[in-house]
Amino acid sequence: MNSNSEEKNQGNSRSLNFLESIIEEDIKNGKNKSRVHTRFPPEPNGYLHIGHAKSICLNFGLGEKYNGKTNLRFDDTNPTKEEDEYVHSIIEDVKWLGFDWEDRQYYASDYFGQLYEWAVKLIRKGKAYVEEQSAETISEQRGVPTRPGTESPYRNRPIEENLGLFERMRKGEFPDGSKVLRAKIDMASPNMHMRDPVMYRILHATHHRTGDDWCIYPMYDFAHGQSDYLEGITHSICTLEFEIHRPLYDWFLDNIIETEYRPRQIEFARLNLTYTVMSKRKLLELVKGNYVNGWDDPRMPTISGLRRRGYTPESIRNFADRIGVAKRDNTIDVGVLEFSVREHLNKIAPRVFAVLNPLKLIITNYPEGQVEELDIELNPEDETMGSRKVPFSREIYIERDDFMEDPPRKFFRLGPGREVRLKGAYFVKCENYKKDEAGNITEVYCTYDPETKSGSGSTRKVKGTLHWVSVDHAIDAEVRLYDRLFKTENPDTVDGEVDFKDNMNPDSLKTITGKIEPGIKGAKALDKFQFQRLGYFCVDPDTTEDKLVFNRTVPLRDSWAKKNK
RNA sequence: UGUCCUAUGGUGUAAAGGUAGCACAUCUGGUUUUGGUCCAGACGGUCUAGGUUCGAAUCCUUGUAGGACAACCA
Repeated sequence: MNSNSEEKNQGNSRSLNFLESIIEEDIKNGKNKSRVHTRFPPEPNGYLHIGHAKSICLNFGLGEKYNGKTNLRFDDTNPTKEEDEYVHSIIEDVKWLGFDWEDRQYYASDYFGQLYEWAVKLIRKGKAYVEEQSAETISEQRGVPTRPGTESPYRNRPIEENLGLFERMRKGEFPDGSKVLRAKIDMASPNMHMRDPVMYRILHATHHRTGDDWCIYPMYDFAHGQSDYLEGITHSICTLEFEIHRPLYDWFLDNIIETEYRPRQIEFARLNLTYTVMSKRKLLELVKGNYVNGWDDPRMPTISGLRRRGYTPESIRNFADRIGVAKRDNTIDVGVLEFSVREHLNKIAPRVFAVLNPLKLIITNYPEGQVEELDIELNPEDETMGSRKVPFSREIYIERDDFMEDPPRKFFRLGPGREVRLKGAYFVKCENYKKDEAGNITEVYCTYDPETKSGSGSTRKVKGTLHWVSVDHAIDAEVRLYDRLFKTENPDTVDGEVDFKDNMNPDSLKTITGKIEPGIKGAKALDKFQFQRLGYFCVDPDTTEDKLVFNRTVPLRDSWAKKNK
């Protein structure tokens, strides 16, 4: 899986991203014995999304590239928000993306015992104290970024007293919120996180793994760096908003450990996508409010949503590689994601005929009752995929958009007197058509030219080629046509009182019934196809034995539609 | 009126003091039994002002702009 880095290093360029530069520098200097060990540390309080995929690809990618390792670690220090369901979904998603953490699946909760001992150690060193004021008071005393805070009256409590109180906190003698353990650092620091941050809080809550063993839980800042340390992590890669936490990350380690080895926190800019919201909170809101049908709704930017939509792990990994990584805020055009999935599906998806908006076409000079089994390639991009048989007969469906009563000259499809090729079959020429009282075209009448059968060597040319499905052989399927969930490029933008949900696209899902060639029978959930000339489609898990359901992953590029916009 | 981070085509991302390149998007043209794919080409960029240097996207200073930080969340 090193092909990407090899590609990058081709020629004489050594194009490294800033993370790789740092790592190579560290390796060169023999830092941490030149080891590289990363980790992906999700909190199990929601489903993973495409932004996490970037982080996963980064962390595991770096591990692979530098012959190191990557751990999966659940950052589960807050029992009130974390659930087992999320742990399972995260495991499934990371695996599906194609990464392997072997036996290195850890939990911050694995370290609760060690963390507790280290907290005691800091108390003994006079670097931590038990606070008894309310959260509100602590917050007030912390000050604001531009003004220093004031010291807590409990700040200089004797060590023995702190030890006793902390012990009793652990034993469950105090109610939630009545006390916290704070690090004694600097109430005047311009960095708010250094103003005696909370290390432990009392939470009489059942933890998804440790049950009721604990009623005090460490805060993120008191857990993350030490967890990294315990796992031998060398490069602890996280997003930009933790930049300001780094001094604290280092402070705890410096005051707890004596070894030369030390993990290093490095921050990168998180992914933003146009027409997409990416915060867990907002995604949760969409799910809970039934704006979408669950975390894996194909319109969601979650990994599970993308999977159900028909994205492949390869396409997501290529996407992550393509967008790069840096420290400046960025918004990627969602078109890049779509390009990535088309790129992969074009190579692997078998082609199939499906008519989504059917118009009946009758070939008047084709014998009634006759059926030809035509042999049609499965993928022009990959001959080894071979071909399939498609039945052809006197009455077929074509796409309504492929016929115009009064077409412009550049319209390469069917119209009165015009001739087109039916892909894999014959040329047909439109002789007539029928309309209902409302003026809708109901049937098109054509004649075919038997000399023009595909593969017969006929040299006649025609400009347009249409896909089609035999009326008698067509299989009905439910087809879910998805469009972007939001109609504005940046749904998060708060113009006045606008809620992000007000920016939702009311037409993000259209469900129709399509006519598909009979060979589609037996398709299994998540099987992917190109509906020729339309787009890439994927079998939805809602499919049953007698009802096929497809999701449109992404339409094909359509320069004709674009020109006519 | 604090600290920290960031600034390269429309959007991303390279160039480690020496030809500003690549991808997506956009536009042309070619091939094509998918108006797809593929191929070829075009358009378009170093935030400002100084300084160092033979030479600055890169180093220094200044300004400007954007972002982060004031949960007992992560």
